[in-house]
Amino acid sequence: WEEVSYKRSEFLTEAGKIERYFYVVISGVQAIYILNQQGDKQVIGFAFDGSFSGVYDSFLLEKPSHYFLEALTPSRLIRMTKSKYDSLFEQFPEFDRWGRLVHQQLLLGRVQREVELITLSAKERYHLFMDRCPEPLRNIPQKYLASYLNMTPETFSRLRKG
Amino acid sequence: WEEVSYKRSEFLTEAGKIERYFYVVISGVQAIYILNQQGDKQVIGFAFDGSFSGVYDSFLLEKPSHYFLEALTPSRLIRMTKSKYDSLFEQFPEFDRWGRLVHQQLLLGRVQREVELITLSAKERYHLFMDRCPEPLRNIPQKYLASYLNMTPETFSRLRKG
DNA sequence: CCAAATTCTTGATCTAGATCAACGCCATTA
DNA sequence: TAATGGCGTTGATCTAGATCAAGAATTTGG
Repeated sequence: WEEVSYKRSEFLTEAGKIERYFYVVISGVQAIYILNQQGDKQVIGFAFDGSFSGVYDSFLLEKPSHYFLEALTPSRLIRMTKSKYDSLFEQFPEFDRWGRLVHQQLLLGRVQREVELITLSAKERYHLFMDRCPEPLRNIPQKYLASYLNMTPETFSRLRKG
Repeated sequence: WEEVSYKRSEFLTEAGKIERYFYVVISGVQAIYILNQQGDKQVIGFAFDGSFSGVYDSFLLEKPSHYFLEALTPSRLIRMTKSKYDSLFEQFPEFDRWGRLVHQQLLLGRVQREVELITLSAKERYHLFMDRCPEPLRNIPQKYLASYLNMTPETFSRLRKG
């Protein structure tokens, strides 16, 4: 593991580049997003203390991604290259068990989010999210939360009120 | 493995029940969906020849699910109980490698779909889907495709025209 | 092969949430 | 501490796609 730091609004990865690392967050918050056709950020997810970080599809497939990974607050992370990651599984096959279960969890979480995005109204998504909003996300600009919930900052602001 | 058959519009699993099986489809098409607050079907995914089937979160967590799994065409599948599934990994740890990679793929696929759902217009989703629509899905009622693409059958029909 | 039930289509209308615009308020850096 | 640029709020307006309705076409089970 190698330790790295990023300042607020620095990029860990940008669209068009290949993600070379798998990260674990020590402190700070990062957002993964893509730019849509109109050029504004569409947040897909966040990473913060204790969670994994990195542009995962690009890392695994070793292909350029469409994602940006940006530090929203000053961040410290540890990271590992793809070859280290691969050799981990080669050398210690018992890690596959862990990998299987972790991916299982991530999969179920993503399906959960998908269901919430397509079945709930903006208001419902807002309340559901705010009820279980992790502490580190309470201090980032609201526009990122709005984007993650697939609504505009204006809508988010209005829901906040009423 | 045990072989089972379902007629058109029979349920493999219903909301409120625990999914006891992990399936592989021999032939036929199934849809996984939930009923939203207004009581209409929200299709989350399809299974067909060669793919896995089953309500996966319920199966893994052994908890009642909110999903329905319905045969859209007469279907033949093979299935395995949770205890068989578990013992497979216990007895043959080399399956964990396979499991890890399969879950990885499923995860990337789900994220891909999520991105498409939130960044593309109905028209774009329609065309993207139709361009790569797997053969078995060409013969199921369009309303299921519409729902999967998160639009009404009316919208789907209009896009089909123009 | 026919009757009943689904599914598909088409048009008219409606609405949640987006977009546009303008202003006030913090925060950051010099 | 002043200036500057992002952020949040609020109001007015707009629009993609939903909803409602009703007829036509297709399935399908008996």
